[in-house]
Amino acid sequence: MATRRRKLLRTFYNRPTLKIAEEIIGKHIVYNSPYGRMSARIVEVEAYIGQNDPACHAVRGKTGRNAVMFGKPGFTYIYFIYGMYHCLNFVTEKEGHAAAILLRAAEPDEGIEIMKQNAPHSPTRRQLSGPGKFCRAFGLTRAQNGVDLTGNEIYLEDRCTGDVNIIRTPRIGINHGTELDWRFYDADSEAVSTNKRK
DNA sequence: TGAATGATGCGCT
DNA sequence: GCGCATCATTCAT
Repeated sequence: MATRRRKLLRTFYNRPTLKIAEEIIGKHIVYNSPYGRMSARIVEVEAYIGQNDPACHAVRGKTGRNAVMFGKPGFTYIYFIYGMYHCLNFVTEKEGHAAAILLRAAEPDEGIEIMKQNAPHSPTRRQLSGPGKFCRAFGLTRAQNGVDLTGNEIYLEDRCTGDVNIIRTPRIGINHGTELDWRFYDADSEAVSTNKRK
């Protein structure tokens, strides 16, 4: 059957972050890169929400790095970390409310050859199984920070692929806010970042 | 199979 | 200067 594809609009991002985080699992991310089109099915995300979240970059107010999080929803927030990796976020909530969703893992779909060129030594199945690995394989850097997700370069698509078995756990790699179950992932996916399944 | 660690640059105190 | 929303490699059990 023909797959119905619907690009997600500003109204999708202009809502409570936790609701979006839950719904975004199973959606597809599309990147029309200079080297060709890539896409992947999102299987793992984390929510970072505003001034009350001790793990959110915006907790100490607006800075040059996190400014885009304070702006309108539906834009990319990409930051550089640990001297060699980038992480991709989607800005959520209304303008002035700093919040975002971190994309942690996805399943490769279109453009797998491009991903392999960007990161030759990972098996395809786990090519995007971590936030740093995702950005490396997609070739995303701070050059793509602040891109409008309602444009044609980077956007999300709803392909109506059916129900997803979603699990909630604490977020990974942080020292504060670990009591919050703000990590969401697809229990049936082989591509989640930590491969503890049992 | 899991814990420890080095690589590496930048933003913020 | 220090710590960081990471990853791959090395070492221990």
